[in-house]
Amino acid sequence: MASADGGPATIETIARRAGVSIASVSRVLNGLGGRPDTVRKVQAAATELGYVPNAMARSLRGGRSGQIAFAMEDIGNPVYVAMVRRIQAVAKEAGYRLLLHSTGADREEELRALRSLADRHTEGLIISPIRITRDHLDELSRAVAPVVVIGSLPEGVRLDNVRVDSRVGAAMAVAHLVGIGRRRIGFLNGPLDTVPGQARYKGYLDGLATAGLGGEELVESGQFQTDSGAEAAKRLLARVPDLDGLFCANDLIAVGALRALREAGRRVPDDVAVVGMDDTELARVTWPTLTSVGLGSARRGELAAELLVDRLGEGRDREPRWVSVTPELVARESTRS
Amino acid sequence: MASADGGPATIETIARRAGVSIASVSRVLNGLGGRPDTVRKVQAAATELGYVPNAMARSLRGGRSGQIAFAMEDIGNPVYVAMVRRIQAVAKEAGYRLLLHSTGADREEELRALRSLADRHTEGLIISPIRITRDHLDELSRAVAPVVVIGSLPEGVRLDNVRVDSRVGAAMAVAHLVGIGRRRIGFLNGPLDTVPGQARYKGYLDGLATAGLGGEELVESGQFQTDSGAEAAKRLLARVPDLDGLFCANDLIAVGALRALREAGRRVPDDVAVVGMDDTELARVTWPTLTSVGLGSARRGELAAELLVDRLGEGRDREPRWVSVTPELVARESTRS
DNA sequence: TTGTAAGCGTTATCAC
DNA sequence: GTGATAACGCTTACAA
Repeated sequence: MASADGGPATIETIARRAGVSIASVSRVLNGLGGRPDTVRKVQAAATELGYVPNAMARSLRGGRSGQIAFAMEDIGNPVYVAMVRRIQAVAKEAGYRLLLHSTGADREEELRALRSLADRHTEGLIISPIRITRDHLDELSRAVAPVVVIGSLPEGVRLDNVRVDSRVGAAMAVAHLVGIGRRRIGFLNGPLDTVPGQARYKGYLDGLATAGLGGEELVESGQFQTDSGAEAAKRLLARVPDLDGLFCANDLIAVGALRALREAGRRVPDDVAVVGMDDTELARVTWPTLTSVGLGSARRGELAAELLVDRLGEGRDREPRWVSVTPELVARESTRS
Repeated sequence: MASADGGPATIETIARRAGVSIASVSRVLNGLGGRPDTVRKVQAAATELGYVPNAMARSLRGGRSGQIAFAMEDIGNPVYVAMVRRIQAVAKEAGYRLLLHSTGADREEELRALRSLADRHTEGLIISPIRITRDHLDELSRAVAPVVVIGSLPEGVRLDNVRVDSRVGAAMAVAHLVGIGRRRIGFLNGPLDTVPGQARYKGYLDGLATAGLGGEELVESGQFQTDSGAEAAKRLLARVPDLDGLFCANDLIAVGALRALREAGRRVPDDVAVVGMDDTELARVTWPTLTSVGLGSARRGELAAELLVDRLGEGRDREPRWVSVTPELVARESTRS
């Protein structure tokens, strides 16, 4: 039962129909009372006309759009689905709608998402960039609306931030492999010029050093993706035939590695034990199931959402807060001796 | 270099700074010319103030927000990542930003997404509902902005629509299993009260009938999800110990079934051959890799986006268009004899 | 309780 | 070319 006459119903249409002023319509529609009679007439008219408030006009006036956004790198990476689920729950709870941007690891797209804060479509943004450039920091510092960053930020950046020490997590992975007797432990990394790529590489070295296995670095780098992981695994196997342990910088890479190992005729975990990172749903789906270092993605999403919601309300002027989450290794078949 | 004084810069701030009128500012900023001198002054002021147009005000006036949305059921289902990728590409090409809603199979959320069209945040919507209720159709018919539905619609609904005959696809799956000599062919379905659940069930029956295998229906239903698939597989195995073929209504279910079969000590494909549906990235990741009936999800996303973009521009008043995509079976290890 | 009117930041239509 | 000014749909003093 949409309005027949030109365009959707506005408060003015309703006002005419109900024989009251637009102010009364606005008040009734916002639950600010009025004479029972008035209320009834307005509500009737609104329903008949199928009225929906024009959110543009509303937020132009009041400054609220009721929307927050999450910008992730790749919608295809399951680590983000855990985050999104929790962010969405918290956002909904607080009365915000969640919009998702998939930036595709495209720096320009990320910057665009940041700048778009200024256009008032969203009141705040959670962003999880894998590279943090000078441009990012500039844009971040001039962002017009609150931003929460998931991921490690350089010292001194005054921004709400949820982090996890994936360097420690990587070292845990190596320690676990050492613990089951592996000595020739390789590492399949993502791009070295990313924040997680750096951290996980250092963690891998830490792990080797702790075990007294330093010296030779059995590392291949690629993208944080399955196919890239498979290729990297092939390269590493060719170079290091006696590999007996393999740490992968995320589960996607690990899945690719499992495929490559199978194709190369290596048994997992008997010949090569494998550890992934992120502990995504994928880890329970592969065969053998994948040991993986969880980085609390659901929890990080939740914390980030809470920080943002808080800053959008009560905590408008509080100091930036940095919270962190602890890595946790989940052992599964791929490292079972 | 954000404006120091209250709030972000507006055209008025710029006007004062440049010593011109707001009309001139607007013209310059929209590339409508002006005296070189004026242009220079305005641009300088805009840059210095870090001006970003207020999209709310702009679309309140002009009615364009430059955004379209895609509402999917579950961000965790990889069938949607293929869709999203293509939709995003087409949208970007046409100058739209893509917003994602994950409705969580929640009917209310879906309806909310539809209604939210009226609030002018998005100019159009692509929606892929798995249930189509009376309420959906009502809401769809009164939608204030263009909607494209991915999925089968009842006859007579006047809406742009991209479909795929998954009934035929399901029959193809059964035929394939029959073709490799399987006779006791089970079916793990999603909820029967969904559109895909219905279609795939009928296709399964078609396939059995064609092969002269009618009579007994070896069917278990659950959700379109991994864990649910694993449980359904267990139930079916308990009931039908001599099962030798298994068709799963989507890849998520199939992944769960593979796990259950492994735990039950059945070899795939030797003891039980398995076929999934949707041909998602998961199918290449499992072991054995999964034969799956592709439903052209990337292509469907692309077509839907093209329909929407067209209707938002040239095709404003054209007749609703129904386009369809053909299922295609991709054979992999899980049915290799 | 209700209505009038100002204002949110734009764009577009006028005169000048 | 440029500058007032109206309009988009809404919320909210303020006045009646």
